[in-house]
Amino acid sequence: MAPPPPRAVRTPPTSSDVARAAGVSRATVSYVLNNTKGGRVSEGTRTRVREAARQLGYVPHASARALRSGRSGIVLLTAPAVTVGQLFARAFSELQQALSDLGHTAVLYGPTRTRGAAAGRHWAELRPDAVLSLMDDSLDEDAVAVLHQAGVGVVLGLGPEPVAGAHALVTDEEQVGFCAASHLLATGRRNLGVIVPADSSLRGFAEPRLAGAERAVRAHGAGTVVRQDLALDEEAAPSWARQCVAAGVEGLFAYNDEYAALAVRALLDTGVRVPEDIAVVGADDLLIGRLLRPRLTTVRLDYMPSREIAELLDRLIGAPETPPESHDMLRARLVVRESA
Amino acid sequence: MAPPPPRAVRTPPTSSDVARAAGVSRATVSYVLNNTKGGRVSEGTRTRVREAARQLGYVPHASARALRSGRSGIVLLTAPAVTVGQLFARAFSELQQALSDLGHTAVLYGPTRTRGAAAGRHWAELRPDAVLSLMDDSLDEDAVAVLHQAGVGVVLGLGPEPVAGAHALVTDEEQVGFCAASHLLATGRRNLGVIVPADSSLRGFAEPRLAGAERAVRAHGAGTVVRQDLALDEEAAPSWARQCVAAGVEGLFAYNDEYAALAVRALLDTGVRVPEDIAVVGADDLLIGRLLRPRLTTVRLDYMPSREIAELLDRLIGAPETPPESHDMLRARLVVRESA
DNA sequence: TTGAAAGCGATACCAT
DNA sequence: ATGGTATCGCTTTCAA
Repeated sequence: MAPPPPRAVRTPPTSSDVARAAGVSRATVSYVLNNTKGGRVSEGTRTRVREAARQLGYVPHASARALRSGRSGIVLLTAPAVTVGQLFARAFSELQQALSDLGHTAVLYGPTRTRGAAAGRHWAELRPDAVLSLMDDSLDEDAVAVLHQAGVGVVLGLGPEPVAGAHALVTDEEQVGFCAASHLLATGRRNLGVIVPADSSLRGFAEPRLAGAERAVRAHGAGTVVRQDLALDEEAAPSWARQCVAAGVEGLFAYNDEYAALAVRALLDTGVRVPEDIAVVGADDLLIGRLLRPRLTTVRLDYMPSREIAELLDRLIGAPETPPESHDMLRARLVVRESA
Repeated sequence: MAPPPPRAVRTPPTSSDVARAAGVSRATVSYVLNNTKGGRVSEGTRTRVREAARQLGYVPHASARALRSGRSGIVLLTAPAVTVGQLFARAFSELQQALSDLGHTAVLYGPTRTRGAAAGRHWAELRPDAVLSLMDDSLDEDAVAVLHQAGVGVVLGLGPEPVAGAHALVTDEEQVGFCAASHLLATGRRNLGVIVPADSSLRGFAEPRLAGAERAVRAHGAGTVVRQDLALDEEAAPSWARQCVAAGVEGLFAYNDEYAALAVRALLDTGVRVPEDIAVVGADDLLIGRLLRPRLTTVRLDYMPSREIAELLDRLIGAPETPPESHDMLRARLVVRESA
């Protein structure tokens, strides 16, 4: 039986220790362990070094490496509290994988209490090779400036609006509202309600979706849009539903399928028929939409695959001087089911 | 109008630059910027230094600091692909906040392709002050050994089982199944079905919940448990429902509310009455459970608050020699609604 | 094929 | 009240 593993060790082995154990210099250790091109080191030495490293349980010190080489190898992801969840979850681990396949270390830095320049300062301390902000409105022009000033070469903002000075992956949420409202209008609904989540951290998504619905009405030349604030909360729903009926709403676009589910539930409980009296469209094609009756008509979003995002980052890290560019990263598509 | 922010700068300002600009030494800069106790520096100098730092857009270099001081200030969170989502989401950002309030930098390192010692090596490269693995079975005894060997003083595993050598926050999921099944048995159901998600990454949660149900049956002295594998997928549900009826199931524990929702839906569509013919209990008290009709009876979990976890980590970081201890971190509570 | 040595940026002890 | 300086662990010329 092996002895119990040591508790934390006072002085972890360094490359010098490995060098000593293998009877070579630190330089050689570095060459071997990093597989430096050129095959400058003999096969025998290589094995001796590797064996010594294994024996000692040597793990290179990322900070030291970063300090010396000038590259941390880190891609910093930032996200606001709200984002973490649902679609984001999957996207994050895919991204992580994809970046790791390209030799980068993805690290998620959650919501900071600070924003703008102050947040930028926090991020910059790690000297990442790139910063990718995911729907994080903490990233503004000042933050970008701070990052650049601190030598961070690549800043990519993924969100509804490009940020000055940074590359952008634009999520044009406005399409979603446009798509949903167009469908409602096309099926004869005029008086439209649009649910806007009370949760203010969702505003960045909600406002554009609302704006898209308004654009659809303008484009259609007839109809109205009434904004309806609603909390994702069973208590708030019944009174909302009554008010909705009173307002004479004929078609409802509910921000996403979760809000749509809550809304439909409340509407049904009030005696309204869906879709006969009020047609409802959700968004994001969540599972819940297929479980409810009537099944939710929804707007599905196709995102740019994580691998492509990772490749874009990789390319930019390789050419940090590239002037900021914008790419569209999503496309909305209506999925008609039963609720509208 | 200000000039456009510079694109990435070749040589970011260092503390030497600040020192030069302020006409002091690097040592003084360090004292001022870190608010080193003792008030050893005059007020005038302090302001000059701070002003210079601001002007230059100076941001300290975390790697350099870590290298010199021996503390990275980083608490590394690790999580498997699946975890990221739902409850975890909130927990993560709360933890991040709580740790940040205590002066640590929380960083999430997503799922690695590797596990065990290899994963440990990856984590150890950053020389975090602590590693907190969240439901991540990549953390095993070997990984802990690697981390210790590399000088990482604190390793805390949050999950169903303690890991040898590491501190543990035990999530006893077994309680959930026990609690659910006990309720079903108490209401006269004998022939119990337990849904186990087909998604293998959920196994770590699912198996204990199943085991808990089995224990309840043994404790009750009567009844049977039939394991039912089900994918979270509308297609798979109908045939499952028929088979469930054929098996004569009277009470169903459905892993969580999402699976319960899917199951109830399929059962109702098959003509089964819930709860009259089959009683259903979910878990996790998700929103969807309150939206469905009948409303789902569920098992709610109370987790240890993020702040307490953060405080525990903080304490351990301050006293890395503390021998590994285990804490229970959740308590299950039945919430009776309409489905059982 | 290998080694010596110069830093990367910041901290903290020891002088002054 | 401030400055000089050794040092953290590693990479990378330049010599040998």
